[in-house]
Amino acid sequence: MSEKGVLNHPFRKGELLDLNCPSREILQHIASRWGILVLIALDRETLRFSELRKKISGISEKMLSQTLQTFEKDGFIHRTMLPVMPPHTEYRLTPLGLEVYEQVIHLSDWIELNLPRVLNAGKEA
Amino acid sequence: MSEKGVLNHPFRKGELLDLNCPSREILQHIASRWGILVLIALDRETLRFSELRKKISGISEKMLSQTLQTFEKDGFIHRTMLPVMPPHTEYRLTPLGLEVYEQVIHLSDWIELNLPRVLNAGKEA
DNA sequence: CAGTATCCGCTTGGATACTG
DNA sequence: CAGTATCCAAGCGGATACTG
Repeated sequence: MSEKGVLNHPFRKGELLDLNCPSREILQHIASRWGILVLIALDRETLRFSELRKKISGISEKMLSQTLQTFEKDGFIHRTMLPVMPPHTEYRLTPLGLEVYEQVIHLSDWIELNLPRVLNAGKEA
Repeated sequence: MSEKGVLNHPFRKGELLDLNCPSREILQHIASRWGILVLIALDRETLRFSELRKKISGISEKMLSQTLQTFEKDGFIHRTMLPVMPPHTEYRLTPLGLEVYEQVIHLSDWIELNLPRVLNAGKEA
């Protein structure tokens, strides 16, 4: 996925910095308190609500539900409800959501790998 | 330096999903309301406070100041104050900050490029 | 110009109760 | 199990006024 074009910015850049750019809203959804963690948790897996809650430690039912709904509306997550009792609901990334995942995983991996450097830089500053 | 073994498990995923992982805090800083936009705005440029405010349309003085201070502590941004009147202060990315920039620009570019697909997916869902 | 101080509303998130 | 509804406390974020 070495699309050189992206890093060279052949397309229009900086629209995100414009207050009225609709990309801002999508960025907000992804870079919300739990957005990136939900995307990472669904890494090519199909998970149920309770499994997601366990995997993303610290998230409340309310915020998980809210984040999942937002992503479902954005088309990043597919929700499958099985009409059984007790209820069984599954969540997985859509192809579009997988693309988003592939972008945010760069950031997530960088943070985990470079945390010592960041903490050290923080001390020096 | 083998306290948490972060460096020893470069491909381990999911530590971010742990409530007590210190990476969570750094992620919060970056994926805060204005974090990514500030990083993008400083794209290899040296800018003053007022220039940043103009470039990142919609940001308040308070949040710009707060975001800059957080990133300075994290070692992502370098601040240079010139002792002149009126005050002159410059901000630029540190080498560490540039690395973070290179991760988030993936996400930013993807959103701007694929916004039509996202908006369309939203309608269908 | 480069911020800080202040006030205020919205969001976040926990706890709990309830439904299908 | 998979949520929704409600209340409440705390913190985040925004607008404005003010200072060196």
